[in-house]
Parts: sequence; structure tokens; C-alpha cells
Amino acid sequence: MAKRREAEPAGQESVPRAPEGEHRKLPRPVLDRLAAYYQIATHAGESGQDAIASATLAEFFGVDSAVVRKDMAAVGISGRPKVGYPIPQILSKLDTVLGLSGRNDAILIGCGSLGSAIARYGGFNRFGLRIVAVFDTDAQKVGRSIGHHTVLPMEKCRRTIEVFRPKIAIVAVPANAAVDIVQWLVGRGMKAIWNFAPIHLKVPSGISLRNEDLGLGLAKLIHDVNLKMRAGEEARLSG
Amino acid sequence: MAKRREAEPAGQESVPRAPEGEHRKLPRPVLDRLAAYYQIATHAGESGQDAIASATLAEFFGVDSAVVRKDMAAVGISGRPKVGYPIPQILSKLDTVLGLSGRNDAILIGCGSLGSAIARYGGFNRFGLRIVAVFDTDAQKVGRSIGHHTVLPMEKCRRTIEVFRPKIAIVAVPANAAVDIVQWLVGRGMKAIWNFAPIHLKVPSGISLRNEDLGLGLAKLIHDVNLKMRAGEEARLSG
DNA sequence: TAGATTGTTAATCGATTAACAATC
DNA sequence: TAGATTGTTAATCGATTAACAATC
Repeated sequence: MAKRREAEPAGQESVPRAPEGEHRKLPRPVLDRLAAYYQIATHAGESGQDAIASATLAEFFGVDSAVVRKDMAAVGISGRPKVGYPIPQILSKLDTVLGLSGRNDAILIGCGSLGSAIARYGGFNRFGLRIVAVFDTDAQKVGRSIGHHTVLPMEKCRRTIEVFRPKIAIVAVPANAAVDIVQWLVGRGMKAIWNFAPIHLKVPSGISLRNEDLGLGLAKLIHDVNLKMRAGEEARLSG
Repeated sequence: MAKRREAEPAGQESVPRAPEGEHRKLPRPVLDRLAAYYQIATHAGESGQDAIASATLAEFFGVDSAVVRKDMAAVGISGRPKVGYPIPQILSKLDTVLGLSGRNDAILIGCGSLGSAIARYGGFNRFGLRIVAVFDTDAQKVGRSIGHHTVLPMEKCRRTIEVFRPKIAIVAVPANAAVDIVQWLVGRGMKAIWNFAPIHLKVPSGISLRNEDLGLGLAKLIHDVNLKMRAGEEARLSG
């Protein structure tokens, strides 16, 4: 029953064999759904349920229930016929799979409106995120307090990285500054970049990067709403 | 050369036939990539290039160049051998496809730190977004000015919707308030919901919804960095 | 012309869907 | 027991990759 194929995508050739157990590489669509199940199960748990059926999760995410059952099997979450999947097991297993159980230290670069919002937002604690320091090049912003943090000058960043060794850098600087900053951060040993600048960045393989471009999200939403409105009009004309 | 199949996903049965030309339904992975090409082409154009090769776009996005050429063909962008795809054509075509050429009016609900950041951020103008009004239930926030806006009380929201008829509502309220607000907004005729609350919402088919859950994005990034660090360690041990 | 890059067809691969036996 | 729901196999579907002819 072992998986037949373990071909790695470009940039991963150095991995000699697939990791086993909970840490095997999951297809991206699976990972997307698992993250959503985590959120849905959390809210279901808060409202008093102690189990949730594959059909329920499927309806929320807009897929077939067999997909959900396969996803669950892929990470070793087992359900019970007539009952569903126990929410505590979903949460603890996905905690492990998504890596949320450990502490994930981060620094934040850029304290404009979006950077400040991130610094103040407490909702990421749930995912183990701890922002150890926030930086800005703007002398006017240095010294200000944002949430629990005081904005530090960029010159202090190198030393902070050496002391705290954070894995994650949250980049919320203007697009034209992002390329250089990210290159510098990677050079200082940063392992993950969470990029909010509206520019598509690249990093060496072995470094994790997430381009969280909200403008692109908006573009997709606008595309979708235009498509639906057009479809609605056509249905009205022909119906 | 017409497409053979036009099956619609669940919830779209009312559409009698597929729209033609630039507005046909694109597979989600294609749309994701097109939005990224738009961003990459924009920056390439700003740095003085006037064309870009499929291989360049492919390298940025981490796919094969044939994928890029197919995507371009799918939306009718034509390139020239030895040159690549002209950037003006990429931008104007994707403007149309993504629906960014029109004006997209929106209201913003919730002026916490994230809502305020969105209200202040000018980067969405590029996508035709115009926030016509911002609202909050908190009497303490009403009357404050955020960017160019003054926070209005929720009671004024109904009337604003009737007058401006915005298509899009940006929801940046706490998770426990989001469900009711969104249901109300849909009832008032809103066509698209851009949800920043950390909860997976559902809307009737025919309404567009984008759950922009940043915590989920973080979870995926953490998963990825853990996987890579683990892979790196294994390579070191066995290598 | 020679060479680089597009455009497109055919082959492969992987993910989704359908179906149903196993199980509580 | 009967019925609902999981778990899993086989079939279908769609997207990616490989290959190469067309073209500037």
C-alpha cells in the first residue's frame, strides 16, 4: 500500500526519500482544504458539537464528501460511521500536520497601515505565531508603539535575527523595497517569507515564500462577480 | 475548435450556455496564474521592458513555460516568436478578463485594525476598487476619519446600499459577527463578499465570496517551512 | 539563414467522482 | 436490526508535461 511515486517538484532534488507519517508532502489542494477544515472544525467545536460529518465539511468547502474522507485518511484522522470525525482529533491532528503546535517566532518589517494591522492583530497567536520585533526604515515611525511592540530601526534587525533566530519574516513594505529586503533576509538565514508587498517575489529553493497579494485576491473576486452577473443576465434574457 | 464540454459546477445549473469570447469560465488554477502574470507584467513594464517571454513568466510562477503559453492562448493573448508577449497587450487583455477596467464600488464593514488598513490602502485603486463608505457598529469609532473616509454607523448602511448600489462588501468584523452581517448584506442585494473575518462563510450560489483568511495563509506557510526544514535535516543526516 | 520562441497536438499524470462494501 | 456514514477501490475527468512544427 506504499505510494508508488515520490517524484519531487523542481528545487527539491536534494531530498533523498519521502518523509513518512504525518509529515509527508501533501498536494496543494489537499493542504488548502485541510486548513479550511481546521477553521470550520474550530467553530463547530465552539458551538458545542463534538463531531462533524464529511458531508458537512464538504458542503462548507463546496466539494464532494468523498474528497473530505480521502483528505482525512491522508493525514490519519479516523471517523466513526453514523457519527463523523471527532473534532478534538481533527484539531490535534491538524495542529501537528500544519505545524501549529510549536512556537513560530517572526519579525515584521514595515509598519505602514497593513504592517501595523498585522502587528496589532491577535488572531495569529492561535497559529503559534509570536512577533518578536517590528522594524521600519522610516525614522518618524521608529519609537512609536504598535500593539505590544515598539518600532525599531532597521539597523537593529540584524542583531535581532542573531539573538532570536526567528524562522519567519513578515514583509509589509512597499513593492519597490520588497525585493532587496527579502534578499537580505534570506541572506541572514530567514527560513520563511510572508510577503504582503504587491509584487511577486522569488526565493531560493529551500526557503518558504507565500505571496499574500491582496490585490490579486480582489482581482479574482471581481472576475468571479462579473462572470456571475453576466451569467445571470443571460439566464434572464433567454429564460 | 470549439470546446467540447461545458458542464457547470454545482450551483450553476441555471446558466443555459457557456459565455463566449473573453468571458468564458476559466479553471481556477488558470485564473490564479493569470492574476500573477498581471502583477509580474506590471513590474516588468515599469522597469522598461515591452515584452516578456513565456519562460520568464513560467520561472516566476514556478511552472513549465508551456503552461504559460496555454494560459495566454486561453484568453487570446498572442505572442511573437523570438520576442515574447507584448506587455501592453497582456495588461489590457487581463484588465478585461479580470474585470478590472470598470469601476468596482464597495462598502467596508468593520473598522478595526485590519478594516482601517484596508480603508487607508491605496493599492486597490489599480483594480478599479472604490470604497464608497465605511461602517462600524462601535459608537466610539463612528465619526472618526480613516484615510479619506469618515466612519458611519451601521444604521446608515441600508440607505448607502440603496443609493450607491455597490457590488462588493468588504467584511472586516470579528468572526462571531460575520455570519449575520453577510446574510444581511446578501439580503440587501450585495453581489460579492470579500471576507476577512477568520471564519469560513457560505453564501447562496450566484453570489461571489472570497474568504481571505490570513490565518489560514499563515498555517500553510508554517506547514511548508516545517516540511522544508525537516527535509533539509534528513538530507544532512543521510548525505 | 539560423536560432529562438510561440502555438498546438498527443501522451502522461494526478486528482476527482462514482460506487459500494465495511462498520458502528 | 436498519440505517447512516466511513473507508477504499475502480473509472472518469482534467490538467500538466513532452514533443515538435510553425513562425518571426
